[in-house]
Amino acid sequence: MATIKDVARRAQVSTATVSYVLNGTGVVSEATRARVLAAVAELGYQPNHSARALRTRSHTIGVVAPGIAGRLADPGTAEMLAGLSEAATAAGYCLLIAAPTATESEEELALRLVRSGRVDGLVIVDLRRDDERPSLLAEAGVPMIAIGAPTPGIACPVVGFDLRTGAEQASHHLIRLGHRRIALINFPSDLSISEPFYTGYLNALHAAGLRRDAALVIEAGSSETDGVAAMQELLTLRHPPTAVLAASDTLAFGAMHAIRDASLTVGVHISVVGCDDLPLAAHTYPSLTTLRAPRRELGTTLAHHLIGQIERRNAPAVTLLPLRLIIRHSTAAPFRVSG
Amino acid sequence: MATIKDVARRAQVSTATVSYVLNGTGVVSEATRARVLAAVAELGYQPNHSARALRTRSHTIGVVAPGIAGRLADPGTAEMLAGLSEAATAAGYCLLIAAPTATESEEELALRLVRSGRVDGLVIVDLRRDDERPSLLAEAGVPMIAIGAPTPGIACPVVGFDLRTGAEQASHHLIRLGHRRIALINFPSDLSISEPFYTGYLNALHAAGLRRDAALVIEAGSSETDGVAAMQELLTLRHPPTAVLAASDTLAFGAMHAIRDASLTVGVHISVVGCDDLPLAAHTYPSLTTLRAPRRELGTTLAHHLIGQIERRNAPAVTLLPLRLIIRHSTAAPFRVSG
DNA sequence: ATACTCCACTTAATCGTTTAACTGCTTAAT
DNA sequence: ATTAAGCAGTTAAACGATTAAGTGGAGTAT
Repeated sequence: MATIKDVARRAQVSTATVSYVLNGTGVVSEATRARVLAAVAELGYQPNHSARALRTRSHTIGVVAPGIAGRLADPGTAEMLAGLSEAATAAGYCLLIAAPTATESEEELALRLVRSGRVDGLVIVDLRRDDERPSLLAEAGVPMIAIGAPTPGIACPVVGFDLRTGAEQASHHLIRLGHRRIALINFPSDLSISEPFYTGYLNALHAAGLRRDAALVIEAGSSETDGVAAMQELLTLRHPPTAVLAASDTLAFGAMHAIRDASLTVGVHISVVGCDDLPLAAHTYPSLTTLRAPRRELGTTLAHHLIGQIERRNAPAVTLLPLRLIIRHSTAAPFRVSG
Repeated sequence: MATIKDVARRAQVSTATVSYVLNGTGVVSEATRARVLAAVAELGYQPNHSARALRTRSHTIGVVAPGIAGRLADPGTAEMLAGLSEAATAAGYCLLIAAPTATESEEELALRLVRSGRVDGLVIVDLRRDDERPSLLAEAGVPMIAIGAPTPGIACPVVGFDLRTGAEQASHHLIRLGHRRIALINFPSDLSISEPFYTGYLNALHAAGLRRDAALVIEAGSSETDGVAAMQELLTLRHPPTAVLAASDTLAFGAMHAIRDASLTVGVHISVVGCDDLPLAAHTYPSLTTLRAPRRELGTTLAHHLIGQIERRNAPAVTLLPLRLIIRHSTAAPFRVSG
């Protein structure tokens, strides 16, 4: 592989001049610049990344997700990664994906990436309510940005969706259809995003003068199976809900499944609303009313904010991207046995 | 950040000794080793990755997918990446994800990553029938491995699924149910994987003494919309098929959608088989009979083969992972109008 | 004529590792 | 007694860039 020395020799200049030409730093005459660029082209020269990184920055963004093995497989995460990768590459950065293993926890891994200078910044996936990652990484002085909701006590720039407004909108949609007993299948409360979603749901109930029923609020996991279990629990109630708001499409799919298994019909006996708008939401039967989350935009926003922090050391504010309610066939007016 | 010099000073040895201890190369007394390790722990020292990579290897695997932005969002790809990332990390490697941009094609990007020493090896996603990437990269002398099917004329180690046997099995399942007019919605023929899938389908027809009908074989894209279009085309035939084999679950979902839109019932009027077994295949209505592809295992196999190539310079053979037919409710005996 | 400023470069130090080659010292073999 | 081998280190030269400081010559102001 050609090095900067080979280029310098061929262009009859010093390596410094080559570097100045390539980086646009320093003053170089037009003739010399042309000779250098010709030599670069002829040799197919590419600056060695390690050597450059040793003097400057790694130009790499790290992504370490909690059990990324699982999260990576999540279609939402994938879409976000696509946006992140796209925006990062456009800005001259690469994405480094590392998975925690049996011998190295997520936190250790993140710290190792930072300490070894492998990454210039980190994306914290799924910020938790009392997450130790931001403070751990802050000690190392590395730029970072979290995905989730702003959380009291955690000083870390955050990008996420406006779940509060979204949940409010979705709940309002159900209320307007005539529902009075609306259940919430939420993420576990240790995730930062569970709180705003709950708040939005409550706000809508209050605005409509409805009383909150604790039995109708379920804290679930994030898999489809968790959605099934949550819905089954709701169906055993003496007064089951006539509508369900789920914090993700995946949970909603689980709920739909459980409803069908109980010989009830989604969109007739029980309305269901999800959140994400996964490609499949439009193609389940019935199709799912859901809050569309701009996951790709989430990725690009993360990249821009993080790179801004790395290069200009400016701390970005909290950014919440808006959700949009997509009304399909899983929601309808409540079912009445007679009349 | 602590460097090897800081550690050496604290342990009262030379930097060489520190390096020998940390890498397990060279002979060091037990006492000295202990002092060095203590110093490492006290300083929280992590070797600088760029400096190390400058002398040795980058310990990084690159993934550049064709329009990875799109592919990354594919649930199958995501699952594969999870496996890849897991196995790579366990072997001390990281995953670098880069996306081609408007100004830099996939091939240019891959070559840049290699020439700049940023990656030790590359995963070629979705090998095409006359793919130029392997020969381009072979010139650069970089280890690589492709995802897809072995293809004549392309000298590149490959890991993929045994689509021929899989398609054969799936077709056989439909034939055994009594179907005689079985359609194939295949990937575009420029993908390496389309050929074995087609071959498997043909083999099964031949084995059952059925004649192949060219009108029943459709070359589609890979999105759900492509599946819809393909199925609509099949439904306009004078003798539409009674069963459809799709090369992916996503195509199958599209086909199911088109069938429903034509007021027919999947699993009654027309049987559908997919390939992948995405999480949602079990939860569509009706649930989808499909070939389960071990995508996570695909990722780990890729990692092992590629790292073997990087570290031991041994060229792995072609590896095909077996598919397993999961029978659900989208397939049944052909519908008979009378009797 | 002298001093100063530009210009367009070059020189050489530096980043933090790895590793071949060397250095004393002790012990074993001839 | 001499040579050889082994041990446990150290020294210093890479690896391939970046960049502060230096250089020599032309042009300009005093």
